[in-house]
Amino acid sequence: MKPDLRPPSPCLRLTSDLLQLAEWPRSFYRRNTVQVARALIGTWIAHRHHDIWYGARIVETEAYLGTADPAAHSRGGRRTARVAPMYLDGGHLYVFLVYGMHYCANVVTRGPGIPEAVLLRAAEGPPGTPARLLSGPGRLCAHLGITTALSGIDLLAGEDLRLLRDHSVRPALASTPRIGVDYAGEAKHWPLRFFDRNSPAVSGSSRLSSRVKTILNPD
DNA sequence: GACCAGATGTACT
DNA sequence: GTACATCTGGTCT
Repeated sequence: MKPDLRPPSPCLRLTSDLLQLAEWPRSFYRRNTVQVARALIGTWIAHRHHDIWYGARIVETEAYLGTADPAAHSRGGRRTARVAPMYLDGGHLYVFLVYGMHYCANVVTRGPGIPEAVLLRAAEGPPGTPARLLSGPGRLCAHLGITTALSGIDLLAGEDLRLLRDHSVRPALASTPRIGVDYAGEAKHWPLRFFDRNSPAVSGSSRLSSRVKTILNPD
């Protein structure tokens, strides 16, 4: 049974100037998943609720590389009702419930039948938003009002969820292994987590840890 | 920083 | 039926 949509936090209401930003085209999402995960840092995620737009700037992502990635829900070609949205065309949304309590939002990449995706781990709200409000995938969904009711929607179909490109800020891109995938054997070491080193919203203290590799030439 | 409880859908036997 | 999960918040050291 699908849960109801939940209202976003009022402090995430977007100003009209941000809503002028252009959406990413389909071709953006169909690219290599690592490229998309990196390029989504700095992108705004916008959610319309009762005709009002709320949103935040993405500052942390993780790439999940499909059937050959032991950390991905689609590992080994798994194709259950829950993960079905991962098999859609790039530019769709995949949302799942984890630990019985928390929702996690992913952006589907590549083409139809190739189940890869980018997990949205953290974001920064508009100016004045508490720094840690969206720090973590569960918090991000909770405060943006994202539930599995939105799993499978097309971000480019003019629906209530959109991703808006913003070139006004240049992120200080860095990478580490992914969080919470200790079960994934060798893949738990793959450096597929990306974040803006300058953002206070990035989860934990890992932002400054020695495991962090700064990416000098983003994209 | 480490450890732990919490709540329940999902995958698999 | 049963074990586990792309997490979070609280407590203790």
